[in-house]
Amino acid sequence: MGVSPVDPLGADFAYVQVANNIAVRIEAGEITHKLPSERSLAEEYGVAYQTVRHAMKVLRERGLIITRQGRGTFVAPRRDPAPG
Amino acid sequence: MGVSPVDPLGADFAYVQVANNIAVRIEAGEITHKLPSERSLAEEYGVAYQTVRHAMKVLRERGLIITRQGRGTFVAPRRDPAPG
DNA sequence: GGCGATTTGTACGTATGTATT
DNA sequence: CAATACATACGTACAAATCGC
Repeated sequence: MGVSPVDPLGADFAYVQVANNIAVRIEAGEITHKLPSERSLAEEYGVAYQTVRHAMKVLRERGLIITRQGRGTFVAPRRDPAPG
Repeated sequence: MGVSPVDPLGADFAYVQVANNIAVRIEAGEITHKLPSERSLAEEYGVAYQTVRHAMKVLRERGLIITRQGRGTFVAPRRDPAPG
């Protein structure tokens, strides 16, 4: 498996497609710790760097990832949703 | 070939004339993938931007084109009409 | 501490569609 | 029909932070 390149004719915006795909990869356990760099993700998905930035912003706001300048982007530690 | 400029005295509204002409250009194979931008089409046809917008709306509702913000307008992939 | 490589952060210009006045 | 503001997208360049040597 890998990325599903962004579909220019898709219903969602490119940055939404990227965000959703990365979210799936995280929730599927395909990405467990460190994400690829934003620029390599841009190449993978065939979109511009700024589009990946936008997608990352969405995922940050979802609490799914944590970004640190100079270090990289990491999967956020999950809180147990329903411990009972 | 190219555009047939809109006739202000024509029987149809300007946006209908534009829509029909673009439809012909698509069905004739003159436009196969990406359409010119709405702004340049407005210049080509000598009409206002909003008139082209209106024409595009008609073509979208006909299922002839697909429009994506920030990317452009594309000829819709044709569904096979009668597969059996 | 310096230096280079890597990575995120910021800024700018251009193109395009969307929406409003 | 004209003008304006806005959102998305691409491309480029440079700055800032981090890490390994």
